[in-house]
Amino acid sequence: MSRQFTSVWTREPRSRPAGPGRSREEIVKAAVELLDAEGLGGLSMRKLGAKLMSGATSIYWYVATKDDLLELAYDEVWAEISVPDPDEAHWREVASVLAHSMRQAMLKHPWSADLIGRLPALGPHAIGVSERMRRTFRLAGFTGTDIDFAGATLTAFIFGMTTPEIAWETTVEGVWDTAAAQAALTKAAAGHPELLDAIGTMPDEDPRVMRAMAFDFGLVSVLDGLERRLAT
Amino acid sequence: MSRQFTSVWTREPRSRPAGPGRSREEIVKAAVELLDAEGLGGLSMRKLGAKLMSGATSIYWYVATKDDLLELAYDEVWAEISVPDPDEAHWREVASVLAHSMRQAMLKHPWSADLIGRLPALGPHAIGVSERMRRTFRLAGFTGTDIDFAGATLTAFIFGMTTPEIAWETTVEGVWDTAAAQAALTKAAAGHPELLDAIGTMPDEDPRVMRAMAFDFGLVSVLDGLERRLAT
DNA sequence: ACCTGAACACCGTTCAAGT
DNA sequence: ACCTGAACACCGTTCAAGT
Repeated sequence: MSRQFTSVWTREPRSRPAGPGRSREEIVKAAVELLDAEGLGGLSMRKLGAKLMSGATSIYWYVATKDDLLELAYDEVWAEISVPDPDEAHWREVASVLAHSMRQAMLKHPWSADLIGRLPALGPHAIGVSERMRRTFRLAGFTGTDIDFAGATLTAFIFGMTTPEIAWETTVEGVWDTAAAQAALTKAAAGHPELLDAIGTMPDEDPRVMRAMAFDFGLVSVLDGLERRLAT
Repeated sequence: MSRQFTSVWTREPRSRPAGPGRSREEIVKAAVELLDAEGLGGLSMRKLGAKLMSGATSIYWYVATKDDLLELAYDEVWAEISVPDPDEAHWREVASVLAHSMRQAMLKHPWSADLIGRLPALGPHAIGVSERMRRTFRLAGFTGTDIDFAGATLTAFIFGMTTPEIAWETTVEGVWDTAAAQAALTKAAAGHPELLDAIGTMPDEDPRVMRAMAFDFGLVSVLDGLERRLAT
């Protein structure tokens, strides 16, 4: 109840002068590569040490805990999210570009889906995105807490929509026999007419395209819904 | 690429006749209790064994892997989600009750936030909810893939909104000095006028109430947005 | 200032052996 | 049919010791 709030971003990094040793940037870069290649479960201090050709425990000189390292890597994902200048573009345009950009960043770094919404996002890049998003909704005409509510609604949608996409890509499409997965689904749907109909009438499109369509459908809905709030 | 798709729900449980030993239900019940009390990280086969007063490895007689156990526990969360009969209520009412009910189930079992959208939801209770949700959106007037898109949009919102709520409750409010957390946030917001304004004008309400308001704001927006799709 | 290896207290899972 | 303990290959982290 009274433990101190703590995050990489609230503590000073240990080494002020950059000596001859490694650097935080170097370590974070290697961590992101490992995460991209092997996922969240694939990152261990021992493996990361090996990749950096050092002892596993050397990393603890630069970073207090593995969680700190994850917070650092996490903010790199936010760095890839582009948000148009809210003072230059219409709010729907800003929100739409932000949404697609965030989805792409997540798809590129699947492990981020396990972190978004769970880790404090206090890194400079995450903060930068929040700042622009808030300004966007203020300029759109929202006031008071509605500014934050609108932002929370948008990010909830993006995050909530993209996470299952990633789960599907990294499990079913990634490693499993798709036909067998289909069969399992059909079996689970037995006795449920709606689900059987859904499976039966599923269009023969590229599933990636279908997912993009679903995302766009949802995004337009969310933006329309927010616009509706503005009218009343 | 060709590994067999696999899930607890696609394999036969080992023991057909219920002998004198433990049962799956008993084990899953104990697992849920442990998860509720200690979170996802608090569940280990050894601890669960101790709770059941048996060797840790005895559990493997009833359950193939820990992941299987999690799938089983996961479906118990879906069991707590109530969905009104789509043939009796207006679709907005069904969606709204479903949304609030799912949020409550997640808040009650915080560990579920780490599973939703990541684990295949093929258990009978999860399937039951999907079935009703699909029927709801069909009766609302959606057709073809739009039925699924509408459902995906709604669940993305619920899941995406509730996950950060849980993270906040279990970390900042749960274990940390709130004032210090506030200070950390203010520091991170330095130089960002929008965020500083947000912190400064934050109403003095109970944060739980604020979160419920944010959820309702977003839900109404999503439903309005979906209704808009119907009109065109 | 930086790096090391040994050690501690954990994991999930396998398997031969028991009853 | 069910349960056990030992063992294997891992974890994150601490710490005394090195350079």
